[in-house]
Amino acid sequence: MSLPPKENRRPLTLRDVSEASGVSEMTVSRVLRNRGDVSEATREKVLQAAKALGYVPNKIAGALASQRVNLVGVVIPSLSNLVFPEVLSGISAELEDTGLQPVVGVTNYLPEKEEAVLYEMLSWRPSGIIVAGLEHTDTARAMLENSGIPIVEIMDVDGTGVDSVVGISHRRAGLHMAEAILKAGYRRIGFLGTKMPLDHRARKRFEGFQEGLAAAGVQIADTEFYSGGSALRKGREMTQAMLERTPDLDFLYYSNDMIGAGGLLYCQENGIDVPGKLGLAGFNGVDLLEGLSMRLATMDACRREIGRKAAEIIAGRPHQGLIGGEVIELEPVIDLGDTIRKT
Amino acid sequence: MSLPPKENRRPLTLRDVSEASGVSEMTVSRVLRNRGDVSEATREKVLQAAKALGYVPNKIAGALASQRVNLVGVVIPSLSNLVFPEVLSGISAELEDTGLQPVVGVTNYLPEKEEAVLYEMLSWRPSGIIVAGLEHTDTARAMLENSGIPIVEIMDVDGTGVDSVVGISHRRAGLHMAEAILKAGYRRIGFLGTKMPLDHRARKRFEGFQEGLAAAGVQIADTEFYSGGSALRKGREMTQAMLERTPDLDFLYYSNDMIGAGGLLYCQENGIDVPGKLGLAGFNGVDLLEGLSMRLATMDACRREIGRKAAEIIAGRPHQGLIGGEVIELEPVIDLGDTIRKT
DNA sequence: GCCGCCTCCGTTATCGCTAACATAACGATT
DNA sequence: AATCGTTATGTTAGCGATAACGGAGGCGGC
Repeated sequence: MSLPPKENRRPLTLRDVSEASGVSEMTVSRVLRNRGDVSEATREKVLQAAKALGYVPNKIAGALASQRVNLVGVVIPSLSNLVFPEVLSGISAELEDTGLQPVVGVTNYLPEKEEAVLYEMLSWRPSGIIVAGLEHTDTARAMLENSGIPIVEIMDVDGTGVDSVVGISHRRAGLHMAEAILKAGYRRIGFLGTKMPLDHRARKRFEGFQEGLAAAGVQIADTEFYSGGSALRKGREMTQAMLERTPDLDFLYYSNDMIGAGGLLYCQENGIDVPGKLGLAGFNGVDLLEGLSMRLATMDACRREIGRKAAEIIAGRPHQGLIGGEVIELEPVIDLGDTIRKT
Repeated sequence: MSLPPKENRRPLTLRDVSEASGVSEMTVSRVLRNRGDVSEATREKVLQAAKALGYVPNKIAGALASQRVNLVGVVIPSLSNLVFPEVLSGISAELEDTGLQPVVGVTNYLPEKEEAVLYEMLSWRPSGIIVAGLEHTDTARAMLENSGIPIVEIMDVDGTGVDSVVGISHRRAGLHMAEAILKAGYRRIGFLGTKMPLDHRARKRFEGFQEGLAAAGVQIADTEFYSGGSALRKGREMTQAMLERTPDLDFLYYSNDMIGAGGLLYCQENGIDVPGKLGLAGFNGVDLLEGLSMRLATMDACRREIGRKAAEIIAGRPHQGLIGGEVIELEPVIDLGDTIRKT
């Protein structure tokens, strides 16, 4: 089995394998895809030849010929947000033995970037697209609608989707947290969040939160927004700033757990009585933080579950008729942790 | 511009655009790729037709015909490790305007999974592969060698690579940390790390660390390994366990910053004098932790820089001759933070 | 007026594989 | 022995784009 010198070797094709094993290209193709009837004898022969040559099939040609691509596009705003890798992990797990493979694109929360990423992905004709959020440019939305493949918009259900939707209502999540806070007796409430106007889910939580307070005649007493930098430190800094500016606050609601944890650390170090004098809550339920001495109140965003369900829709679509348009709303559960006083 | 009903519409091709705009397919192709001479008039005409139809090029066909694929495979062990998203971000940034696009594959630290992921990726004939680590199965290594595309192995330079290599010496990183610790006067040293036998880089750091201690006649006094779970909490738990078992330790070296942070929190809460009575150090320099009240001693693993350089090699290869085989060793800098006493 | 040289655009032949159909070989069935 | 069904393999015709080359038309120089 002597291979030609590495330098001037042209790429291997099915033909090489077929010649090496004395059968037709079609038979080799069948063996390598485990499709159609092939006798055990030739199967062995072919596999051996393929291995000896080090042949790797060319999926580009295969996909073109079969009009089938085993890729699923996953478009998310960021990889550093912690939340998205978890969603991804749910997707991967569900796709594990379906033969489908996720391909990730990152948008940095920029609509135009999202549009570009979607264009690029669609040009590979994937079996489906999973995209975070319901807000897209008009062009992007049109592309998705015309693509002819299953689309699943994830994370958020407050709005209308292109096709299927899997997520939670961030508006109601904010609202429920407001209710829980009020129920615990807190009244002077501050909000700390990200400045990003393009994080629609954080915005919706904020709006729902305000709405929940308003229903009880309570208004947010102070707000503070940040952008960029280490979330933990920002949480610490913002907390300090807010407490100095508005010392009579009795609750701080953070738009994510990371800045909430920063705030918690600040309070602990400065001997502030949590949750007695000051209550705290975040959002997401990241288990990265499980190691803190006090468990921050939070709300699980069902991240893995969202990933799973979305992948399930894409993977299942070919089988169970191509109806599409499902909307799956998950219910985030509130976890009072140790930073909201029990009533 | 009336489109047929969405239901029974077959996928658009170049031909549709060419008919709609009254030129040949080739001309449309040229316009959409900005290649070759096309008059401004026809260019406009074609773009307008493409847009009106909502045409998205089929890169599968394009790639097959041109034998060029604008994808770069990136194979990493995990996305939850924090380190890898950062490497990825470096890669993305560098690839930004080269027309190349990263495609991520995750191996969960399993060699067989890595092999499978590489096989899958190579079957798409990417322009290059960036893969974490120097340790691969024989088959995987053979595939990479035979692929005929640029390969960059990243993170680690302690070993021999298939083609190019960009990383740091984890062995020397461990060794230097040992020296710094000894120099500060600590002698009773414990090591806390991950149990994963497949995290070769952690292992190499550990070995280098032991070597560094041994050079001064010091041996590790105690070790503790974990697997799975919240790193922060594990760090806390392991620290407690170790200090109870071996109370006379004066230094704890953690194999990553996250468990180190857990240990630091434990010490702070339990009134242990850091760095006076007990010194601490981690590894990686994750800025997620910047918000802690005390800065953990650590060593920057040059993650973004590694990503950048690797991407640079892949992107640059076509231009500057196809020599290949570069080895770029970056120098991690030690950051004593606040948890090693200054001499 | 002929030639050459642009500029712009079309024609033809792949790229490597697979769907769909065709065929061969062989035993079982009647 | 003719017929049929099965199983195992081969043949043909694309899939939708691009590379490479070719040709038409316009313009200037001699």
